[in-house]
Amino acid sequence: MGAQLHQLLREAIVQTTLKPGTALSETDIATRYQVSRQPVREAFIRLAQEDLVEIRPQRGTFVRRIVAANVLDARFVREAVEVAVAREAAMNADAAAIARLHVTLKAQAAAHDNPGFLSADEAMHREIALIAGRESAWRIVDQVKAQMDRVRYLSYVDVSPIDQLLSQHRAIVDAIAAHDADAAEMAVRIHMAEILQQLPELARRYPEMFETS
Amino acid sequence: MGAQLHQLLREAIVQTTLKPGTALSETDIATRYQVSRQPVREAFIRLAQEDLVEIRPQRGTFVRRIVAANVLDARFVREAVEVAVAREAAMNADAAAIARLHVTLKAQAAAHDNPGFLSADEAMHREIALIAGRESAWRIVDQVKAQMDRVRYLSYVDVSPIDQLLSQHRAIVDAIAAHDADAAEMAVRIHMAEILQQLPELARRYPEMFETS
DNA sequence: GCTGCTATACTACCATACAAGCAGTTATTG
DNA sequence: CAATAACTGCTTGTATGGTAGTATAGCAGC
Repeated sequence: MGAQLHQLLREAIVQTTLKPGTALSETDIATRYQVSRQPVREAFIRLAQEDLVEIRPQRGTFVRRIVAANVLDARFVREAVEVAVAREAAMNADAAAIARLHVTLKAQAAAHDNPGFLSADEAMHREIALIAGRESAWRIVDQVKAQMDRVRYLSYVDVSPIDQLLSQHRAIVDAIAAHDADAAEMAVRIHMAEILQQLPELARRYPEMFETS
Repeated sequence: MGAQLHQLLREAIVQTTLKPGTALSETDIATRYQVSRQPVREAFIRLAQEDLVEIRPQRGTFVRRIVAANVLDARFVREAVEVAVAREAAMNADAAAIARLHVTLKAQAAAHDNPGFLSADEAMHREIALIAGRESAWRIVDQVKAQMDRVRYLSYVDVSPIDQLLSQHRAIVDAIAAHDADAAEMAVRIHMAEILQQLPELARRYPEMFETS
């Protein structure tokens, strides 16, 4: 149950269903999900290690506010890793792998609603990491990604231009299919720059969700 | 107490004081450190999330064996991130920063025993990340590094040539001091390739510490 | 001698009770 | 009236008992 709770809460936080700054009480969550405090507590510990909540002893547990510097660092790490991953994928990709990538592209084009697109998005990036043979490297990206995704879910109603993201994805896949590592690197870097444009605007619009420090 | 326990056990595992494959019992650790089982359990959860132990429900908790693929992926991630960090550090470094790097170099040269060198090593890499203004990016590297450090501690008795590592460090610092990003990148890549040479030899020598899968 | 069952001794997991600390409010006192 | 002290309601932290599952050693039966 503890692991499931962690998964549930994690999703809720990343999707900003649980808004940054919200107080999470162990007993509250426990009664809500009909379990004791212990599994909840353990879920909190996991979330704290992912920097999604902050446990302040004897005071409370709070959904971490978004810290712009952390989001930028997450982006930085993700760019570095995904660039390297894409280069390796470009070297390794065989016909079957390229076919799988095209499938995820189709799925993205089909799912025009935002939540669907985001999961297809995630699936594609993950697939690229698997093609590169870097499964456990993807676990790191996935962890870091959470900080960025919270921002994306803030903006998903209005800002993000899906067509643009989709064409960026196409560029990445094309480069990998052409076994062109340099082109893949460039395509990933362009793609990773996307969030940089949204962040300042969002910090201005939702100040209560950001850490002012 | 839970957090302290986590720190203690983490160190013991990374330094292979607790050998890969060892069974860790909640009650054992609890009685040994004079606490109840709960804090121990919470420490285990943290360690599991860092992939340092494996909790098998109703069976036991075990120090994870070293998986060569995971070490290689950790190295891969670390190289990607530290290359990017070093490039930024080369851009940002001012006189004071360069002076701090020289201090850590001196500390490394002074501490000729292995444990001392490793902590000075860590301090230098951390300092570079701070100079680059990527503090939270370093947290990721630090986490990933644990998988590599376990291997380094296996080899610290005999294999690792400290003088060689030190000269590699000097190359990195020189490149940063010269504000030469390309040189910094090259120096870091060379440095990160070091562990690649040790890994196969160690897997052969200590097979019981490695996962055969 | 070999196979299969059973008792037992472990394990992690969950629930519950108690302890300790912080904060805001209320009562008390100078 | 003001300042302070105690009180009350919250929080996380820790300890402990009971549960369910697994692995193993030993015995029974073939």
